[in-house]
Amino acid sequence: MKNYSRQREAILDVLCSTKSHPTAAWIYENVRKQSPNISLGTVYRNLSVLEGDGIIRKISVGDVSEHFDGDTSAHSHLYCKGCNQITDIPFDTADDCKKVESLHGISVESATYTFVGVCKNCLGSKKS
Amino acid sequence: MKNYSRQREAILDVLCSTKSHPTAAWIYENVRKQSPNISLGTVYRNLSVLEGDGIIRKISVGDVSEHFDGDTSAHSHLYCKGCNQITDIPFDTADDCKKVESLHGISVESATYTFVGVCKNCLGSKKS
DNA sequence: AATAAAATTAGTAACCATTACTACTTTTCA
DNA sequence: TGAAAAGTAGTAATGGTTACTAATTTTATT
Repeated sequence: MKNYSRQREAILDVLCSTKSHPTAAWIYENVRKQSPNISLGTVYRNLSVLEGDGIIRKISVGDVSEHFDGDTSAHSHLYCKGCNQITDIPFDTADDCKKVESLHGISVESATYTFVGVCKNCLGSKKS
Repeated sequence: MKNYSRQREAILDVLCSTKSHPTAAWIYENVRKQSPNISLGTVYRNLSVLEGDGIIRKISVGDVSEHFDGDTSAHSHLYCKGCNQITDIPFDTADDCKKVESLHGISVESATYTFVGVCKNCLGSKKS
């Protein structure tokens, strides 16, 4: 484990303590509770560093902003059109990566699977 | 087939005539060759309309900008870290969608699979 | 065809997520 | 101990995208 700065640890803590796949702004607001003087730029920079180190993942769902995930284990995501929330789907991508690699003569490092639909919660509380 | 405006048709033509998964800016530049007075806002608005109609797809790869794809058939993408280009991978997602749906009690409308790695071209011309 | 309503557009301004920059502080390590 | 390296707060700048407006084009109705 690398030696991270206090701010970087705080950011990582906040991100890893939620399953909500938050944006940088949300992380910033929550890190401020313990580090009131942290700046938004620091959050962005460290998220970028942590992503580069493979400690966290960035998730792009076509939203207005990027989302982050402190869980780097192989899993997929559901982007719910009802509540606009991202939830985990325990769907592994490793086998597909290998398959695609050998089939197409490319080098695959990772894969991002995003299912778009309606989550359990929103299906249950449907209006129509 | 809906009755689309001249501009919308031009945008769709440009997008469907390439396999490069371009950005709105690229589409704008190329549509201008046949419609010099079209505005960037019109491109964005129509891409959004076309996406809503399910005629085109929006692709988010974590890039600085969104990409678009005129091919809505079930396939996946490779985002190459060498050339930063998006290429098609004929990897279908339909079965997985059904599997995930029944397994987790959710409603899945579509899926986006993005493999990240190095494309054939870049592998061939490797320096190191 | 005539005309009113609806849709679309060009052009521009505003928005806002993200990045860049700078002076300063903290950490590292010889 | 002290100099180099890394990190930070604060702020300015960037740039992709959206919103707005007056004008134009299309559609529908008579």
